[in-house]
Amino acid sequence: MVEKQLNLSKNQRIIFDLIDKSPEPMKAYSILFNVQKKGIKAPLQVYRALDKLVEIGKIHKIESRNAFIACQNSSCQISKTTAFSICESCEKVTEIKDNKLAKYLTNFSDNTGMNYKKYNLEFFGLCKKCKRK
Amino acid sequence: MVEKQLNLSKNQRIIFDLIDKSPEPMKAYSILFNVQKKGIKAPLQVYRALDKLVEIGKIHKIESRNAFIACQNSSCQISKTTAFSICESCEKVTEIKDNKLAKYLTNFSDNTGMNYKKYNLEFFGLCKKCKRK
DNA sequence: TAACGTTATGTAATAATATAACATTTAGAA
DNA sequence: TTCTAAATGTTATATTATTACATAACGTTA
Repeated sequence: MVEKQLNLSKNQRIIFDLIDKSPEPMKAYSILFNVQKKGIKAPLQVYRALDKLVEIGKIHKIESRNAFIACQNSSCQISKTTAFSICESCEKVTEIKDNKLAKYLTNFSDNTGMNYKKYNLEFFGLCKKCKRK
Repeated sequence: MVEKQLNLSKNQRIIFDLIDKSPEPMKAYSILFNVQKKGIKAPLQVYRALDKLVEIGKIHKIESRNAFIACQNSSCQISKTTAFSICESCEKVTEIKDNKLAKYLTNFSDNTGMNYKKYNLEFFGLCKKCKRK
């Protein structure tokens, strides 16, 4: 398996590294703030890098939070099928890697007989830590 | 089964009726534009009604589109478990009502053994019409 | 290496989505 | 009827995202 990280552009690299280091999903303007010292000054520069990183599957957008996390799936190429668990208390987000779930959803066909190659699933609840409180 | 539609407030009723009549998901500011003649003048009035309508399950938010549709499930009360199919060409959105799917997801437990009472699933693809083109 | 097309970058302006804060009114329950 | 919770009205502002246009870097292939 070849990790094709080499060909990220300068801005893409900077922004990916930041997101990848973050323990929690990052929002676009928080990213912007954090990379200003590296010369990335405008929202559009951030959004362009984010778009590309999402497109190539290096990061995912958490739609319900308008935030971005690095793909946790090291073998993830172009990931069109995503699932996350989101803690409604501490906002911790974890990518769910579950082959059975993925298979189930990929094979799912609705009442019109239609299938989907792409989906996004967000589960909500309390993480173990928050449950204990 | 009692339809409890009676106790929507004035603004909630106006906005729900508009969304319910719309063949496609509606965005907040498009809603605002459409209800200005009825005296709803400010974004906040719209967002407050939307929040409430989502809370009581009369409408759902399509997170990937920042848009709202009326719940298609007539028996839907407080719907915390939602699934949609979204056409990436014409943007048609359909609520998926599939007991097996709902059961599968409600019973799903991740590798930490955690379950979730709430989820949102968005499938993407081409609807039958768009596929033909 | 020169010329070309594609991808990425820089910059300014602005559009689109959503919330904070505060005052007032309405609807229901006690 | 009095009290409380929910809803409304209004202004201002915060947050998220895109349009438009100019320039630069990269990779191919002739």
